[in-house]
Amino acid sequence: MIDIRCQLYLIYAYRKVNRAMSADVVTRFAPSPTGYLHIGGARTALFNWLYARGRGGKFLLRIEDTDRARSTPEDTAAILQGMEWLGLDHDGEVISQFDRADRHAEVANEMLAAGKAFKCFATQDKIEAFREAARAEGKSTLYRSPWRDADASTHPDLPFVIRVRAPEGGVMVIKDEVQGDVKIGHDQLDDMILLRSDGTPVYMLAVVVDDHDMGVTHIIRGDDHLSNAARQMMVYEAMGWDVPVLAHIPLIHGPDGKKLSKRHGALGAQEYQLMGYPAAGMRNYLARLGWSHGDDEFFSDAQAKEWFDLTGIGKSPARFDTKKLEHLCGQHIASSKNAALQQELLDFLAAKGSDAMSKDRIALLSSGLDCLKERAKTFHELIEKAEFILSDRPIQPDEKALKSLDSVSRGILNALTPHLQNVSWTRGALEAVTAEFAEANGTKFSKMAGPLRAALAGRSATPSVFDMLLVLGREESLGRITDAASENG
RNA sequence: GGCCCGUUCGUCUAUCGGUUAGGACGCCAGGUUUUCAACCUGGAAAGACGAGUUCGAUUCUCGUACGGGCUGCCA
Repeated sequence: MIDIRCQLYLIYAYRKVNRAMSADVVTRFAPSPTGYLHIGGARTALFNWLYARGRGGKFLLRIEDTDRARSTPEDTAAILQGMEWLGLDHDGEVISQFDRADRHAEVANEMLAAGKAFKCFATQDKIEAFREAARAEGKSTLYRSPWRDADASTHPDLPFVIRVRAPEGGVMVIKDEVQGDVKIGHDQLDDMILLRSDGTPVYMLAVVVDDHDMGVTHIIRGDDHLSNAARQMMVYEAMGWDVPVLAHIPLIHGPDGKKLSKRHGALGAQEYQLMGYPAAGMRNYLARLGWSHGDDEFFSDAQAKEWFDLTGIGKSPARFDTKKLEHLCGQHIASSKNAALQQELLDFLAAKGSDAMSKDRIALLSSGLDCLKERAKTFHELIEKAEFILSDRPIQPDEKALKSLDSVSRGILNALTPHLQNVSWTRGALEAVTAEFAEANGTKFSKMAGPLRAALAGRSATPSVFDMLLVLGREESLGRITDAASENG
């Protein structure tokens, strides 16, 4: 007897603990496939991902494709690709909202049967005329259908939509973790359409049904949905469903403070990838945009997951700042492990459509990473600075480099060559032999650095001369120096 | 038009009634240096405006201005 009681209690306690650990947090990202994954959407996805991942919960992905005219498979693919690049992995299958149309209709009909919704036979022309008139008079354009209380016996045999019966009197309170309690009068709510005249569901119904069916516990989305939340609340109330925790986050604005739009340039996640920003830097920057954890600026994914919370989200819109993004990206590149960095670099090159590199070249690049990664803010810059590794002999010097290869300099390079032939190829030895050579020839290393840079890289701005010598090795280095020294200027 | 939300250095933000209003990016000056970066030190730089509450407001309330969102058989 006691045993059974104990067991029951243990089960009870276990469930309680489980709940306390919020093991059942479920968030979702629900973009509509009517364009690429823009930066605002990416941040919304990131917030949901961080919240779930930081709590051992689930992060779901749903494509809101109920608008057949505007939804395209290409856009869905672009969104998926963007998420993949950003490393925002979701749990379970990608859910298509369109595929669930029957279930949405089922709910609408349930509401109809319960008297929470009604059939409306008003034509679109009539409604438009009503709105036109209301606008002209400066009155509210909210539509309350004359059919909301009509008896079924008076229903004509005509096409109809199903509308929700908006409540009268009183106020709707949206409890929002970011915005606080937002009160909206019931008189601000219209008899919104649930099912179109062709029987297809409308977004406002579909989100609520899907979020409920998917067990979503926390809705984190753009605050452009804040007003919509009040309307969606009508469905929750009609169905007697629990309302998830709501968090409406401010939108991201462009550098000019205006709403982010195509005017502001490349905005798809893909574009940022192509510009060479590492995904980790992007995540860090985006997380920090509109959310803060004290003075922490540069942090890892693990820290972000641990720290991220709804209470740290600000209420005002943030502007996108490329400079700070770059700074953070530079930090992430510099602190990357070489192996991971190399892979990301190759992925970047592949995304750009560059030709695949040979194994030897990749190995060379990999050995150059230590001296390269601390000087690049983007992969683009890193590749740029790695040019000395990626070029083949004979090196074509650019204009500036050519200037440091005058006859005097070529003479110096010529004279230096034998000294490099037998020296042991280590930084210490190389530094010593060049210093000796400089002194013996009455010059300074700083005078020799330019010509050496030009010979080794064909450029005037490069990594350290010694770094390049070490990465390239004796044979290649001497080859390049000989090339440059013997060239006819 | 109606309803809702927002407003701290140029930008992202800290502050949860009492601070010389802190940090970061960027900018400027200096340092280091083998070029470019990186790095180090220092500096300039903010509470939209107006009332009210209070012994005391960046912080609470109201108004104004400005910005944003919603107001679709779009999502």
